[in-house]
Amino acid sequence: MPTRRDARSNKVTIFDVAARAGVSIKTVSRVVNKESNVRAQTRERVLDAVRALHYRPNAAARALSGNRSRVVGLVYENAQEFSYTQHVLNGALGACEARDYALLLCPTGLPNPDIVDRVRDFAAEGRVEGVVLPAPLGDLAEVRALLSELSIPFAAITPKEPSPEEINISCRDRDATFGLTEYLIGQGHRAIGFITGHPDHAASGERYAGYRDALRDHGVPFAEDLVRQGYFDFESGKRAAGALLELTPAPSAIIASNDDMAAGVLFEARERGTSVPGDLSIVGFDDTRIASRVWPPLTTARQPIARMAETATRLLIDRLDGEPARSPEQSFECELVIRESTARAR
Amino acid sequence: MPTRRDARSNKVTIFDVAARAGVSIKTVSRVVNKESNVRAQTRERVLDAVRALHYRPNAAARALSGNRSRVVGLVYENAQEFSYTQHVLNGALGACEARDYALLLCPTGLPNPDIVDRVRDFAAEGRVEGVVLPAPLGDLAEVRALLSELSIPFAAITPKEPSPEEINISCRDRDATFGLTEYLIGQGHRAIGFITGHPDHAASGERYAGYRDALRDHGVPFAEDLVRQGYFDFESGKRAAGALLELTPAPSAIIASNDDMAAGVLFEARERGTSVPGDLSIVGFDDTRIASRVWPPLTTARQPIARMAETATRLLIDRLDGEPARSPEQSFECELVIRESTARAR
DNA sequence: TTGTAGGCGTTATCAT
DNA sequence: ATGATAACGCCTACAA
Repeated sequence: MPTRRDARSNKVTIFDVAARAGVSIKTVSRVVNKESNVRAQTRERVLDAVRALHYRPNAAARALSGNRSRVVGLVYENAQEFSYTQHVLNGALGACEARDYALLLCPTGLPNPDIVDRVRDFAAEGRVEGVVLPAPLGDLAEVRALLSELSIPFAAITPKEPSPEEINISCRDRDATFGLTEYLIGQGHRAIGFITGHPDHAASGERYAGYRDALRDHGVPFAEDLVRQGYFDFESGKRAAGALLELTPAPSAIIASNDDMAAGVLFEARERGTSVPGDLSIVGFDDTRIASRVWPPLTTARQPIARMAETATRLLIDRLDGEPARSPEQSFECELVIRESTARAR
Repeated sequence: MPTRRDARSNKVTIFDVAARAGVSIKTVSRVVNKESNVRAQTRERVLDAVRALHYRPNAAARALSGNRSRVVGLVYENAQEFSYTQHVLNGALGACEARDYALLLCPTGLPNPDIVDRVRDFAAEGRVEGVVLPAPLGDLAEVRALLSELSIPFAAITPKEPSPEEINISCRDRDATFGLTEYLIGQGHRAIGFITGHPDHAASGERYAGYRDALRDHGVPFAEDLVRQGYFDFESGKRAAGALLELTPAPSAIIASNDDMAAGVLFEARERGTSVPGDLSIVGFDDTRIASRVWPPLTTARQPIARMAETATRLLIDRLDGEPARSPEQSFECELVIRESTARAR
């Protein structure tokens, strides 16, 4: 196997196709790019040649010449847990595939003082035409400012109102935790613990607010002790649960701001011999894979992460392709999923 | 004298740098690419200009001209479970980052009659210089043949001997299941169920072979009934466990060929009220995240997936960069991880 | 409807 | 050690 690709070996260029089809390279270009003004018969001949030669336009040449790389970047936080990112990735890839774009990854650690430099390095090489910023990257004003300065369009996924200027996709986090909390209250729970998400995520505040709203609306007294800081990872959920279960009296239910933490709560309960849902009801958020694989499976709010990422990416590509800005659904509902980790308080 | 160009765009090119430094573009190129034969003083002047102008070489132009895109592709099976791929992704990204390469993704469904076309579409655009093929893609002879035909170097991750020609990374699957089985036998188990992996994965056969080896070496009779087909996903593990637990007598232990399936076994046991590890010991493979998050956490064999992917990618990049082929560790050990899902037979 | 000429920004070749 | 110039493969403009 050659170490480097030989420029002349088996690379089929537009000239080869043109020669075989007996037309000029421009005509081939027209056909390949689905432009009009090509006679059907000519088009067929060109397409035959394309197929026969397995011709694929060279991406670098296209990018250089047309200033269009057909690549979008996904800058994401490479966190402990991959559950959220997994769905984002699939959604973004789905949109890219549908529009014949490629996806380039830029994992970042957070918090990171060099985040702006990192994104600049990623974006300024001209490889990517646009960037998708899932939570919490879309929350970083400096990153948004940088991309604006570089004139690189982006689509963020975070709780925020979309504007005509900026593409933003969100879901109703607040309504969802409101619903979850209300459900628990309806089940007779009064001492409901809450584990917050990472403070750098805008969604964390929203979810907490929904919990507070529900308590207030239903006249359930709020107790500061029942709220613990988490960071969206299993371990932090487990730790927070440990602290909550030390309280006297202990809460009869705990809401974790995502499923990974809820799994940690469940694990902690198991270690302590606390029965779930007998002595403790547990609620998660997201309905990622782990929610239905632990025992008992978790009651949670299903956030359509992949669809959100798919939409964000699609809107971004619309903009890159200069298509008229449609205004589709940009704020998604979450669906309550009741499973066996919750039961009536006793 | 450097040629002057139209400066209408805000993009900084090599000409701008050359003009500012008072040298030719070739000298700028030399400095930027760290070539030798540039006087230290000249180099400094150029670097000053680069910094002053925030010059970034255009990736498309580089790729077109030098035939070097500094991008590797990751073609992977977008399976139900993402546990394996997650680690592959992180490993590959780690290697890319270290060598200043970018990573482009190509998710594929499998089995897929169009897999060759898909890979061709991905590889023939010239975006990627090389390709990483984690299991089971590296098992597909047609894909390997295609890449050879296109003169695109690749690195596979699958049980197979590496050759000087082809880069291949593997781990000792067979030894690992041998060890797991032996451990269970040592714990007094005799009726040990086995759930195979997806038949299209070469690793599945290896793991099964290790199980058979251990039974044979320890004089434990083999029973066909105790072997069930799985597909590496949670559901198939759950189904297989359902069948195994219907047997009379039921096995006292079950080895699943990966953790996702083992989690399915555990779930099925819970649904049936079978106590784990009291009535049933469960063993997984991989030590992915789920193994330590279910209750009880799973005994398993830790496969260093990320390190394997990192190594594969690094060797690939070595080849792309024309570096001498080192022969590092290409077959990795798996480590037995004993957790609470297994206990002495009673 | 089809073709020709001239870049795009970089690296490679071959001078000096 | 440095520079002029020709690719690289495609797209945009403009011709025919």
